[in-house]
Amino acid sequence: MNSAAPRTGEGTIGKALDVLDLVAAQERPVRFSELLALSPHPKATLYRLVQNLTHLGMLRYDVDRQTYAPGLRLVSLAHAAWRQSSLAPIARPHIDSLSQALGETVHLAQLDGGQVLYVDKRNAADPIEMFSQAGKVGPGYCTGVGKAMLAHLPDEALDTALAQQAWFAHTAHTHTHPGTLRTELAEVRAEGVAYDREEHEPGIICVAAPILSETGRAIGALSVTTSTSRKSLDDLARLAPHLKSTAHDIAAAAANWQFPSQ
Amino acid sequence: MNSAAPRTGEGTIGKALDVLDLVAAQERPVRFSELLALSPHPKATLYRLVQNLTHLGMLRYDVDRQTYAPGLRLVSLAHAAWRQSSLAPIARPHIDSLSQALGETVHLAQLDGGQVLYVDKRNAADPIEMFSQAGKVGPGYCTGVGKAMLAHLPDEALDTALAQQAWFAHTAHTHTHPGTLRTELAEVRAEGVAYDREEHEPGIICVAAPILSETGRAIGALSVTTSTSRKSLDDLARLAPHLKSTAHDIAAAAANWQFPSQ
DNA sequence: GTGGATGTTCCACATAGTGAAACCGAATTC
DNA sequence: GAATTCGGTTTCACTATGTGGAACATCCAC
Repeated sequence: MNSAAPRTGEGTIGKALDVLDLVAAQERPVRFSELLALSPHPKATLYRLVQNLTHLGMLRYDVDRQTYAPGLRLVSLAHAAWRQSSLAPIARPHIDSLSQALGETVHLAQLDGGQVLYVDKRNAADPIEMFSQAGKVGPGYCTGVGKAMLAHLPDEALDTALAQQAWFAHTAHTHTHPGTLRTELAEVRAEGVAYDREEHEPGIICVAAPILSETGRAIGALSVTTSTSRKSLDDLARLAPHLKSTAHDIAAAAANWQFPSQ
Repeated sequence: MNSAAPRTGEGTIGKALDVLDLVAAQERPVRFSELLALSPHPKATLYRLVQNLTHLGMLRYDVDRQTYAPGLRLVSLAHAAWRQSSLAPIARPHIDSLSQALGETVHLAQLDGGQVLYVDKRNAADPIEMFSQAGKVGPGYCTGVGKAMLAHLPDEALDTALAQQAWFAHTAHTHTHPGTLRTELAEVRAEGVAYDREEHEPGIICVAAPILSETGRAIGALSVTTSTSRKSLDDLARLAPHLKSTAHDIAAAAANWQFPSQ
């Protein structure tokens, strides 16, 4: 059960983007027939779609291997997107000093279609490799940053966001139902920080604070991530104030240099 | 004189991408009317296009300011593209140690539609920067990496690539004609490295070496960039062997873990 | 050879996108 | 406070564009 296409819209453009997503989702170059199997479109349609995308530089075709991979044109487009639509450029100095001060990995994320999109990451001195990198997406319902942002969503938006979650039990601690998550979100809202208690990856915990706009909307979140072998949840709780104040600083910086409401 | 749309293809998808490019090209959120002025499409058409893209998450609409900016969905797509289609993941350790050894800034670039696309950068001072610089595009005809790659292009591909250049005289040293560049490219091919002799920015010079596949095709290039105030061209020439050997190492690494021909 | 995979092309059909023009509403001007 | 302008949005007849079933072409493997 792949997480149903939530954004799949009508129109040719939507179909084209679905194909792009599909290619990107496989973590390696794919053959036409693989795509065909995964795609709802008939052969000829998919063929033209893929061919168009290739000519447009959005896909790269390897003649020898007969495989398709996401094209580099995307990278240059994303550059613009990252600079304009992400908090990263504004937040960078702040997360830099935060990670410096704490000696732990700091993530900056934003909500995109109910999913968490990591837009920047500052690695601690010794890089423990884990699931995350700028551009990577993660689930909203079982990550610290995800919950921090969901907690500050207007009711209606929260409903749609929750409907977009996979509710897959990554670990024994994962919320698998909107109900239980909702009650935690109330807590998060009250406390101002969210915790990931090994809900996504075993052994990985984090504290996250939302970055709130003047109107109280979450425009992003940042988190300090660590492993249970290094720190306990109580340790993280002690970092919360520091985290909150950094989040506040970023919010202020974002407000100054004009920023979107959603 | 914006550098004419070289890749502008037919089809609805092409149009949609043109719009994306347009939005990305402005370095700030744009209003509908601005786009309208820049776009060849009639009002209604552009409107639907923009609206579709917004619903698909490729553009972000700011209700208050009534402006459009590239959407974050691009960032996640690009992440996949960067990991699969760029040399960056493979080359990172090599450019790391190169920049470490030389204490200078190292760039990794690939050719995309005649333009140079920087896919990674290792700054002497600061550590990891993802899209901050990666994703940026530059001209092919007046950068070190550009010339290094152009020099190893098959004839036909070179012709089309040269046709896509702007030939704008950024400085007094810039090639403004295919002819003079072609003779330099022969030199570059013979020597194995290309120099940027303040052709793009005054005071900025670099040495670049192509990363060649087994078939002799340039799959990328890397460069050491510095300023005339820090180093001379002769200094850079002394770094060339080191640069070449790193380029060779990367090529080998790329060949091992299978890689595209073009 | 025959069978069964691939990837590519054809073509009648209608869906999906087009764009001139009308419409709306807010900010300006008279 | 009616009239004008200027953004942005909607309508609708038209047809260009994309659709997809099916036939075709290759390339193996047996």
